[in-house]
Amino acid sequence: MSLSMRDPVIPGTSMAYHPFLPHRAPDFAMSAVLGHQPPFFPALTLPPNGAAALSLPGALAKPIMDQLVGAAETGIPFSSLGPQTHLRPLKTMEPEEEVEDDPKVHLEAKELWDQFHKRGTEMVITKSGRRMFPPFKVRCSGLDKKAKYILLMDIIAADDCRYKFHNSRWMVAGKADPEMPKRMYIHPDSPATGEQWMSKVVTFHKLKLTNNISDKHGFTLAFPSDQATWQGNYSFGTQTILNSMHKYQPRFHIVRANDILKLPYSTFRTYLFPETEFIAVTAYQNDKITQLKIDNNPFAKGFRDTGNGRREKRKQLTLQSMRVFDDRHKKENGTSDESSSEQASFSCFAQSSSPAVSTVGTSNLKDLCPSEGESDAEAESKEEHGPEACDAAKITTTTSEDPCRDKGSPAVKAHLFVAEPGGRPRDSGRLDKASPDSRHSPATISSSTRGLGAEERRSPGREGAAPSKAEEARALPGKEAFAPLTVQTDAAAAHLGQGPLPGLGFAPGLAGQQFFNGHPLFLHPGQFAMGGAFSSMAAGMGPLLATVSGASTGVSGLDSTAMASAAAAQGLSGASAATLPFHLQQHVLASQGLAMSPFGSLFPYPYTYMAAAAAASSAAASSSVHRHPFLNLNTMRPRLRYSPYSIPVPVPDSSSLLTTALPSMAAAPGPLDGKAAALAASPASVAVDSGSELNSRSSTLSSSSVSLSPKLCPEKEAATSELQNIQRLVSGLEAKPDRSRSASP
DNA sequence: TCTCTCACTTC
DNA sequence: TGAAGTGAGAG
Repeated sequence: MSLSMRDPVIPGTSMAYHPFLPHRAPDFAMSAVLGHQPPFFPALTLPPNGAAALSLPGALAKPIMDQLVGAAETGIPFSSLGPQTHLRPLKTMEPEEEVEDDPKVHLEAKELWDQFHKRGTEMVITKSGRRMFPPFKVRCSGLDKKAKYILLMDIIAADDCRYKFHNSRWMVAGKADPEMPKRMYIHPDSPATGEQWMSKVVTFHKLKLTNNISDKHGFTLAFPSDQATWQGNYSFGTQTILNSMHKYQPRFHIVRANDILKLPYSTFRTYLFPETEFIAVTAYQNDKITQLKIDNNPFAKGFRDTGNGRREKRKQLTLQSMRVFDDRHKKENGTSDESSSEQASFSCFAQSSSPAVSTVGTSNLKDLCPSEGESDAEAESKEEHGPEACDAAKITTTTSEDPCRDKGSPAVKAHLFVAEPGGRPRDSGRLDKASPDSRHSPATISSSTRGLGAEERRSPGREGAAPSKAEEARALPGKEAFAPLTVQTDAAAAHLGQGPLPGLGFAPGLAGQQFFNGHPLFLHPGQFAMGGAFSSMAAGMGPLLATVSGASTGVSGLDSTAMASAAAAQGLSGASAATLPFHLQQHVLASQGLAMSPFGSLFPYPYTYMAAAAAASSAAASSSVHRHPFLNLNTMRPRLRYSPYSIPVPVPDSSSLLTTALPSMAAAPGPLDGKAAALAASPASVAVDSGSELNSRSSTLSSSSVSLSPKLCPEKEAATSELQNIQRLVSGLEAKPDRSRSASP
């Protein structure tokens, strides 16, 4: 009954790229193709208590939530907006005419990031949430000044490994733990016009990292199930849940849409900056990183050597005691030991910036780090020889047993990839479609760092050229392998994933689960200006609001069965489950998903977007390749845009809502096919220059959605109209935006 | 490894 | 002024 089995636009595609799947970041080498990487797409998880959001600025973001709140306040329980409830799409939700834009993004404070990256960036995660430092900031250009955009950020696992800091370096310590529910963070100023975004540095410093799985700083919303391209739950939040000792890669997304509800139908342009990868820790492991943080983070000023902070005092005390000690033993030992516990630099990360891999992106730690079995001496030697030595070592150590290493270094992966001649149609499709678009290619992204942010400016490259006193005193001579970062060319630095992230095909069953386990969307608190509204909303939205308790709830609620079926439905046939990437398999096996029940066509949108989305997903399709999809990124077309929400997934039979909500879908296993032809010629499909196969699939997808088009539901239109009116009222009362906060250069 | 408290900082 | 963001360090 579901579209499932036959429908998948691209076999395995939606599964592989579904945003909510616990997918991993592609290797840097492939990151250039990030465009194919699906952003997690959202599943909104409403915070149990919206109060916290009330004080947030982000007036611009308010409209987004207002829309949701407005709907909730209309008194029309979303849960009642089933198939029988006819809503008319809000005018503002209608897709805008596509206007050419050529988004370019460049990472701010790149030098600072490079400094951290060379040493193996560590980000502390705490139960209450810790901010990232350096803060993730980007500058955008090439946007359509008039058009509105929603900017988002999420953090994905960089690989399938768990790490440990051993002998002054990060080493693979085994397979990664199950991924935490992911969320996507929406910049509080979203949506804003291109002009507004381009006029300032976009900063995501409010996003917090936590290891608290029961974190409540998120909320999930379920979207209508009758939307072929987007169904299920979307998680948003202000905190992202990470696993300690795991490596992550932040991603930045630009979505041309004027409200959050359009996200499912919009194209995601994804940008990945390898130098921003980091390992989550509950306590700093590498003293070098600690020192860098202290030297650059204003809030850690108290720990700096200079000044009269606690650190200074403590240091003085320590020195005093040490002097006494030294005086007592100096005569005996002859010299004092300068080498302290200060660890050597992080060769692994440093290597990732090595020239060898910079052209295609940085390598992963797993590729660079010596395996556990490697002798310490060897490791030391590498460090002493700097990056070059590391690179060499890296190349020669690709055969380790490490779970992560077997994936190979970028070079290795590339090799494997190439060696797979057309082995995978899906891959080829994506690759083919990934024709180079200089405009969007990483290379086109300006690598220059505009200058450090206020925080970074305080003491930016302090360590690069002149190590701090503390470092000098503590560092082991010759251990630091800070080779000059070779750079990340912009190309390497900003892997643009132009395309959007495929993946988001929210199929009811699949979608719901994926969202929970995968990547929910994070909404900035500012966007939750609904206070108690959320509660009522939650209560009234019913199915729409799948979860209110946070990601954990969502996760637990998922049904693995649904997942499996969804996977099957997704056309994994093209790629057997056995070929699924680690995270996928893991997900399939361990997922607990609850098929969120989508309900009627609450927000019927034109499906022209969907075709693109489908194409995107198809491009990203091959799950087996998702990790290195980018080898051919260079060939990707710039203009190629993918919608994150690729495939409409069949709704599990178990979902009563679904059945009612998706009459056409449920009834027809293959109604899509029939409509596919018609859609094939749609603008959307045309927009996607990917292979014909992809297009056709996309078309198919689109067709399905077409069949579900709201146009046919006058009642829904009326209901929507009412919601719209409420929204207008709410909007009219909006406070002036306070947008300076988050985007100050 | 992780959690919590502390002194210190920014805003 | 006080909320919130820091790493240190004890447990």
